[in-house]
Amino acid sequence: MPRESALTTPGDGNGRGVTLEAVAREAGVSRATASRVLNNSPKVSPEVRRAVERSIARLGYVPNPAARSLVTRRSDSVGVVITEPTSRLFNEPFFPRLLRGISGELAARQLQLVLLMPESRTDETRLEQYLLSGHVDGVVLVSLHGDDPLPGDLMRHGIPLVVGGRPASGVTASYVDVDNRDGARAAIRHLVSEGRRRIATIAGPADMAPGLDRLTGYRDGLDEAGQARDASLEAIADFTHEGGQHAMRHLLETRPDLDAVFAASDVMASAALSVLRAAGRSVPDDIAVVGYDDSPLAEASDPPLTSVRQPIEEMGRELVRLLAASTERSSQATRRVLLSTELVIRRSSHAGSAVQAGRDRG
Amino acid sequence: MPRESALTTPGDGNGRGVTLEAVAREAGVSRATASRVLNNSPKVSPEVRRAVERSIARLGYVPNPAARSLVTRRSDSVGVVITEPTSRLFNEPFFPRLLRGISGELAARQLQLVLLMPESRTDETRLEQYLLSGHVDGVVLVSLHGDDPLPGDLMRHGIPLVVGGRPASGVTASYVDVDNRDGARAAIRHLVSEGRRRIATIAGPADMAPGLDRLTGYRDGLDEAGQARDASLEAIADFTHEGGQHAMRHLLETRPDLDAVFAASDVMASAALSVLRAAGRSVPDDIAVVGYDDSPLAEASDPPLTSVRQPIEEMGRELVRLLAASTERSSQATRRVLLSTELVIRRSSHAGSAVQAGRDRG
DNA sequence: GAAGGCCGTGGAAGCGCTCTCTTGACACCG
DNA sequence: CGGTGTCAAGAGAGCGCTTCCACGGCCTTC
Repeated sequence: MPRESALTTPGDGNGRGVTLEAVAREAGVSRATASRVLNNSPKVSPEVRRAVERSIARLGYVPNPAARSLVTRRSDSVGVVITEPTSRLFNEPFFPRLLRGISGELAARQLQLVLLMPESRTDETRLEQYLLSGHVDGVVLVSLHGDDPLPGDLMRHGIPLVVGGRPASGVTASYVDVDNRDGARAAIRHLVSEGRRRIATIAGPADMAPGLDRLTGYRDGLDEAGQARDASLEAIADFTHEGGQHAMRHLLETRPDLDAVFAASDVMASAALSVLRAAGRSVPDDIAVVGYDDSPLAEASDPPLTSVRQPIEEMGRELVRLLAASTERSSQATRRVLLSTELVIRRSSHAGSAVQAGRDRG
Repeated sequence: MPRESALTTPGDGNGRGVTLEAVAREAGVSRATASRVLNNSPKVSPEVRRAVERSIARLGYVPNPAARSLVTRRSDSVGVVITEPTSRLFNEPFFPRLLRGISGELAARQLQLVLLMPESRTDETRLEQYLLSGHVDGVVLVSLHGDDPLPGDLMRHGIPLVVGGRPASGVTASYVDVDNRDGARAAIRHLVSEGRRRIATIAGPADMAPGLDRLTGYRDGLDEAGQARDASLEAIADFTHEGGQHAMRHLLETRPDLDAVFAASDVMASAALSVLRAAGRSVPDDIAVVGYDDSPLAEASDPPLTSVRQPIEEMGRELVRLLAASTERSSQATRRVLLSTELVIRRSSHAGSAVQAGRDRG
């Protein structure tokens, strides 16, 4: 058992090319034992373990992941597939926050994040090949569009899978979603409590789950308060700035008497704000406005927007937890997790006061 | 050479567990030959190649990446390290756009993207271990903070490396950056051509490269136009909304005569907008405002902000190209790429007209 | 005091692939 | 007609690791 070899650079030696064999030799044990230390098997005596650990440090040994993966049949990494259309990707901090959540939880489990953003059909074919080839131990799918064959194919091949955002009906995978319906309901409840009586909504398109759910929540809220619903108070837009402006103008024409607007996104709420200002309506005195997402826009708007904040990071973390659960104990049970939202009240809905946001971003 | 085996599910057979050995047997050739087909070596006769390809399809064979990687000593994946502080991550679509650019270019090269977002010191230690262990063939580092030891360590170990955003002096790695200085200069040139004569700036902190470069560009622009610089026209903020508001109020107090403001970010420009409105100054009639980043905020502001648009996707693509170049021909030469910006003119700086953005996002 | 059990360790197989080296078939040349 | 070059194909080693199995030493137990 050599104490200090002049031939081996201590500490930060390059490590590349140093094999477990070399470590074992240095420590005067067999490769099997060295491997046991690496995988901290309980059946290694303390002295031997220490010796091996010293050799590892001395030689700067780093295990070869390919060799390990070849025999264990695990890759210790998970694929995160983002098929989100560009618009949503770029207009809110949804994407970075989600990735941060996922990344943090994966890191805690010593798993790696392989990011996959297919942009074309060709990409999607390759993607499937990739996921099926054992490159990853599991897959996180973010908001797939309805007819995507991917989840089905993955499940058929027995690859653990979780979906972020409620998947199209027919997909039986586990998923995590934000409680859009309840978020919208809370927004309406707030407007009602502020004394608003003719609450309109700028909704998202009905073929997108969040659009639909938030509209449903809006109606729930009115029912709850005993306010009559009215189709003339509902305008459908497409989550864009222009769509929001158009919808707001339309609402002002058909229902000039409205005293509040709940928009299904901050982008649309902010668009509504500019239309209202141009029309000479004051916010929040004449009309209260509430957005959704609590994006940077909400804070930057004038007046700052009351908005529904979603626990996006938490969604990422929960996705990983769910995936890990289905990997570890190969429980086939599909699970659904619904995360609750939080209403952040700002000036756009709260007459005559300078409300602080109550929480800072980050 | 069996034509059709009843034992093997054709087409979508699970593929897991099917080895190259099995393919070779099915095709009646040796494993070596099958491998040659896989790596399309030229020294395989057309008939044999076809036979092997048929067997691959029939068995649904997918190569085992670990086995391949073990012998080739390549991983065919690159690590993308994001150490960006949360603020910038979340306030602009910088991050998704960059990743999309990187992802697209990697896909074209059949490389995988391993995303690494260390959040703590511990994470960073593990990160380094990971990168040095041969998990990745190269590394893209996004905007590292000055004293990060990572680039040095990576270079010392001979791991190909490129940096996004100008790195701290001392780091000799190749990098891609956006021409912040020129972008700011173009903004000033525009304001001058609009007839503005007392142009102020809300600059970023001097210890951040973009902050510094944009301030320098602002000064360049004034020099170019023969307008005198004046320290009382320069306010330093921290890229936040609050910072922007504060700076704008300060400028209004000390230089009530200013007729234009160039802010180093849309967030700060938007904040300036709300302060100006509260002060009863009209934009753009009294005061023109220009932002930076062309974020969604620019379009949503009222009036919409003229802003400097950066080619973020292109930056991502260029990073990958640079990395690939340094991997393929192991050229040690460090290279610097500076990408040029584009000024998107909107109403906030263009008196008496309803300018269209000229380009849509996405 | 011999038989059995336990526990730490080593030997060795083998994961699925690539690639060097060798072989065999065939054509061409002197 | 033997020698040589060319080219497709096969044999086999080996990448670095995990893990099954066997083994030897020591402590119990009757």
